Amino acid sequence: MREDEGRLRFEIGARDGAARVGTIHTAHGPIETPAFIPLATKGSVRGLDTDEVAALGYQLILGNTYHLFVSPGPERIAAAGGLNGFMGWERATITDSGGFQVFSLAHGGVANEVKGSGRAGGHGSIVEIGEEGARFRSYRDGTELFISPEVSMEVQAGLGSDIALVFDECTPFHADREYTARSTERTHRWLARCLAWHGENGPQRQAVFGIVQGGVHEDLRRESAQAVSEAGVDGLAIGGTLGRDKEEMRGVLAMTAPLLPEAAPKHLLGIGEVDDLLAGIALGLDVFDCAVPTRLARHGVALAPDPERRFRLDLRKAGWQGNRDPIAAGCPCPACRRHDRDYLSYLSRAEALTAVRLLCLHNLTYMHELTRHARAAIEAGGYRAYADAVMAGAAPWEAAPIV
RNA sequence: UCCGGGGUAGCUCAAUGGAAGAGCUCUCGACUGUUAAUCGAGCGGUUGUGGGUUCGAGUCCCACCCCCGGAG
Repeated sequence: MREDEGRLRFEIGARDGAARVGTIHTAHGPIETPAFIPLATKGSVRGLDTDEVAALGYQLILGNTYHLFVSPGPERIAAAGGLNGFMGWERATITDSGGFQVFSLAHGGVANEVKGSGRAGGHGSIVEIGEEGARFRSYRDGTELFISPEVSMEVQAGLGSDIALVFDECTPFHADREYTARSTERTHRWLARCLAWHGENGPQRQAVFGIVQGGVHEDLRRESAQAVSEAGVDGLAIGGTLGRDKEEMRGVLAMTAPLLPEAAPKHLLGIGEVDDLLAGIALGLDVFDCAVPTRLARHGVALAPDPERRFRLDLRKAGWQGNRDPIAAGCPCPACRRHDRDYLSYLSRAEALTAVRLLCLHNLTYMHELTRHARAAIEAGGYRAYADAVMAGAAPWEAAPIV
C-alpha cells in the first residue's frame, strides 16, 4: 500500500469466511462494499439521469478514459469541473484507463474473442501496441490517437475521478502463454510509469488501482499479483480475459483472489452476472463493474431469480402475453411495482424508450439489492447460505431479509 | 361502362425471358473493465385464376377475378 494514506481509506467491517463488508472512503463520499458498479462509459449511465442512479443507491460509477478522450475530450470535462461537474454526479467516480479498449476495439468484445478463432468481429481500430503505448484510430473521424500510460493518467487527472485505473493490456483469451507473459510484464512497466506520472502530476485526492494480469496461468497471476502489490497502489483490480467459460473463470479467480493483499480494496474488472458476483464476493472481492445488466436491459432482458435461465427473463421472446406477474415479486423497482410482464414485453418489443428505462432501473435495482443483501448476510454470518439460496432461485431480498 | 396503374413471403416492395429476393413482423440464439436501445440465425412462396407462346414465363399474349386512381 502507498505510504501517503488519506486520499483513499478502505475500512473492513464484518467478515464471513473470505467474504467481507467494507467501506471505501473517497472525497465524494463512501462506497459500501461489496458493490456493483454501473458503467457510465461515455459520461452517463445509458438511459438514466444521475439523480436516478443515486436514488437507486449507487455510490460509484465508472467512466472510460478512451471514450471520453475521443469525445468530448479531457479539457472540456476539466473545464466543467471534472467528470462530477460535467455529469452532474456528486458521488464517487472511477475511470477505466483505456487499456481494455486496446482489446475490445481489436476483437469486438469478450464473447467474440473467446468464441472466435482469431480476429473475428474486430473493429480494426487498433493500429499497434508497443512498449510506449497503443495507437488507435478514432472510430469517429479516423484520426489516429495514441494512449500511453502517461496519456491515460493525464486524461484521468483531467476527468478528476476518485479512482484511476492504470493503463494495461487486457490479454486476449487466444493469446499464448508466451505472449501473455510478455504482455503482463509490459503491463507492469506501464504500471510503474502510471504511478510515476501520477506521483508528480496527479490530483492529490485521486487514488490509483493497479491491475493484475497473467491470463489463465497461475504462475503469471502470482507474479502479477506480487508485482502490483509491491508497486504502491491504493487498490488492486483483476483484469484480463479469465478463460473460456465460467468454470475456467472461477478457477482463475479462486487462485488469484487469495494472492491479493488482504487490506486492499479488490476490484474485479468487467464481471458481472448474478452468479459471478456471488462467487466473487465469496472470494473476498469487493467491487464489480459490468456492462451486462444495463446492456441486457436495453436488449429487453430483465434480471430475475431464475438460475435455470441464467437469471435472465427475456421479455422480447414469445409467451408473455397476458402474463400479469411482475418481473420479480417483491422487487422494489418501478417496473416491478407498477407493471406486469405483459406490458413490459409489449413495450420492449415496441422499442419504446420507456421499456429501456424501466428495465435499466430494474436491472440496476436487482444488482444493488444483490449486494445490499449480501452485505447483510455477511454481517449476519450467513453469506454461504445466502449465496446458496440465490443460486437455488431465491430473490436477494428473500434470501437474506433485512429487518 | 371506359381509360390508366397494380395484384410476388403475414406486411411494404424488388427481380434485361434464364436458379424467386430484401426490409419489417414472427421464432430462436448471443451479449461480462459498453464503437452494442445491438448483433446473428431461422421460419415463411402453386408469383390473383385459367389458358397460350417458348427449350425456359413473376416477366410476353388472351380471358376472367380483385384493388387503386381518373373519366362518364
